[in-house]
Amino acid sequence: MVKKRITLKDVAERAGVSYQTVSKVLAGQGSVSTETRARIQTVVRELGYRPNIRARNLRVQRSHLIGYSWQPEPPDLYNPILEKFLQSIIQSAEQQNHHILTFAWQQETDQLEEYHSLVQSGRVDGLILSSIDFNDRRVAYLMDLNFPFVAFGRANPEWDFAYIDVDGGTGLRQMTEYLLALGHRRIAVLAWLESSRTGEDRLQGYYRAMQQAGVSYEKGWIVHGENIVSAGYDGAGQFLQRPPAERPTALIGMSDTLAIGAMNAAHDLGLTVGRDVSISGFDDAPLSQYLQPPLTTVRQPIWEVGQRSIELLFQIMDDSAPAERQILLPPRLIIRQSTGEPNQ
Amino acid sequence: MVKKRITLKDVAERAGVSYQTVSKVLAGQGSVSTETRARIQTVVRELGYRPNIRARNLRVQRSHLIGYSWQPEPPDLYNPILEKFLQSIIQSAEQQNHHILTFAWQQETDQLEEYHSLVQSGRVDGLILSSIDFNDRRVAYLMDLNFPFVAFGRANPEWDFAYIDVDGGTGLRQMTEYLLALGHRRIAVLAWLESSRTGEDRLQGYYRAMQQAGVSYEKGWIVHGENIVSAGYDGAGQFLQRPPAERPTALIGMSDTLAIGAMNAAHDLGLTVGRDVSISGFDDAPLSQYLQPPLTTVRQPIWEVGQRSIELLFQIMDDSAPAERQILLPPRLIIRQSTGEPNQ
DNA sequence: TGGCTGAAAGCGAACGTTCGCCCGAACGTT
DNA sequence: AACGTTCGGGCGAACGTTCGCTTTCAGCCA
Repeated sequence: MVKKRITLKDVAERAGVSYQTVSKVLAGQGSVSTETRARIQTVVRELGYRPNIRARNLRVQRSHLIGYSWQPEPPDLYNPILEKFLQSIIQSAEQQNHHILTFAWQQETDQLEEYHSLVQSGRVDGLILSSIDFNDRRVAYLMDLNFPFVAFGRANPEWDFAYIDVDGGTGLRQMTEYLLALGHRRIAVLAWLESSRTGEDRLQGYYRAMQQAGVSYEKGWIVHGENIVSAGYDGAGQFLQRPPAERPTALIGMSDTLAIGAMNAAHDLGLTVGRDVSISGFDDAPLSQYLQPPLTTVRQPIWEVGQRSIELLFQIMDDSAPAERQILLPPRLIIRQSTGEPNQ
Repeated sequence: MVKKRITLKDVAERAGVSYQTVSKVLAGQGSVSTETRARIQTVVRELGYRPNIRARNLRVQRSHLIGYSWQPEPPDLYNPILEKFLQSIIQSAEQQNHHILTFAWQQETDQLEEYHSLVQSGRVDGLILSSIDFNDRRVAYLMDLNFPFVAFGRANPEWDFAYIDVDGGTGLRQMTEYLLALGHRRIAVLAWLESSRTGEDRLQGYYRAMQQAGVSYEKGWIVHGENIVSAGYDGAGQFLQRPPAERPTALIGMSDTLAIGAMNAAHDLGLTVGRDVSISGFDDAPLSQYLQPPLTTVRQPIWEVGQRSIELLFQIMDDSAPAERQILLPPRLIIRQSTGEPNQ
């Protein structure tokens, strides 16, 4: 049996005051004499009183809870970025005395209905969304309702809502420029599906860098696929089996996951990564620096994305119209040994 | 402005009944005529009524929330096992209409005080704990309070509480037996700190296998360290720099993280993993199969651990005394190319 | 005709807070 | 002496449910 719950009334009775006075003391407001204040505080300690959060939530119409809506990966996959992001918002929220409530969201089954209840039932005070897609229905719905939320990632550019994102276009541009500077001319890309807003955004960086350097590129150097290791393996395989003279000398993966697939393909074809072919990734996943060879990649400031998302959400919930509602953070090029000068 | 909330009373007024009757209809209990029932349901849909969860929580004294207490890693580290575990409990809990509330727990700062409030304030109906240590104060406290919880991992064997764990001893025994069968005799272990209950438990499996095979082993073949890549690197470096005749032919890492460190050390010393030295891990982290060479390891049934933890917790919360309160799941040996017959 | 039964729906209370208002005493001012 | 102010603290209400009890009334039987 869990011990009986101690309420304000229990404390009040023992301290010989009304229970509302106890509430005042605990909230630190209203005028109460120093003696009664002290007396009440002693009793509170003696009894080990803790305010009942459920009752408070009902009364003040807040829950001190923040929802996090994301698309879960299948058990056998993993997404290092989203996992770090979750850690980051959890910790940031806790510093503000809030907690994170996680909500899985299946794009296919599309249970917007559940969203209705989630938001309107008062379970959470605000929402963080990730795995945003271009015409994300959650975003549209929340905007319509004027419910406080912040998205990690951009959607339809015509929509005006609060988001934080990493400027992947700039990241890929830097990577491309770096490879061009090393002397590479035939640079292929292992990209995501064309429906991915983030993916297309990053590709723009590649195009910009190539055009600015006056290097022509073929449509065929971009291969689209899912963000899984095997897609990287297959895509890289296609490129690397061509005759050396027309084979790309560098492969840019749109994620570390794709790059790992590419590294495995190169290895299986007897090519040495970093010498025979340069391979780069995007994310700087925890283990990427320990691969053989260590992976050149673009690091996302994921921890900062999480912190700023929470920060921004609190501003919105407080109604203090934030200065910036759309924040783009720059990523950083991390050069390791999986890239080098072209061999030929 | 968020739109005004619709309550039972709004529905009742429009349907021409008392609000308690509406509640009855929604709960599906009590006797209400078919006509009024239908009429109420129409109004509910028209108005888009959603019950206020905060009020319900107060009334029924439950929150439909489950707390998850774990020790966060520093931002630059990562623990693939715990991350999958979290995913798993989130999904399992959602299937039962509950959500997970995450609580960071710093062992050092030891704010048990916060635990008091967490539990006694009625924020959560039950708790899942991970990162358990031998004399875990959370466990002691919750047992004393008789609050429903399930731990992922074991603590002081004298304590009787509900836990789920993976039988790491058996895992390491299988691994050791497999290496012995390949012909290895000098088998070293990269272990965790001696204060780790889980670590010592796994080591027992190694001892058992070696003794049973009648193979003598030296105390010095076990090196203890933190669960980070560099500890694996350093530990392996010590072993592999010895003269070939007395150098271990196989290295067992107590985690994939340590094994990756060891693989890097071997590489830097010019040794080929799987031929010159066998290296194995523990966990089967998502990327381990894509390392060069792919890592032989012990797979933890982590998804199942999560599911069963939630299942067990619900049984405890329902007071239906569960058949088994202590569950040990067997891990599985995954053989890949980082291990092979000894070279000499 | 009187009384019993059961279905349908209403009513009051409670969950444990917070918040605004009111009241009385003490004190100071004109 | 009458009046205003301030301080300490009490009181009632409300947040939106659920739950159990009571009331009403129609139907039926003796």
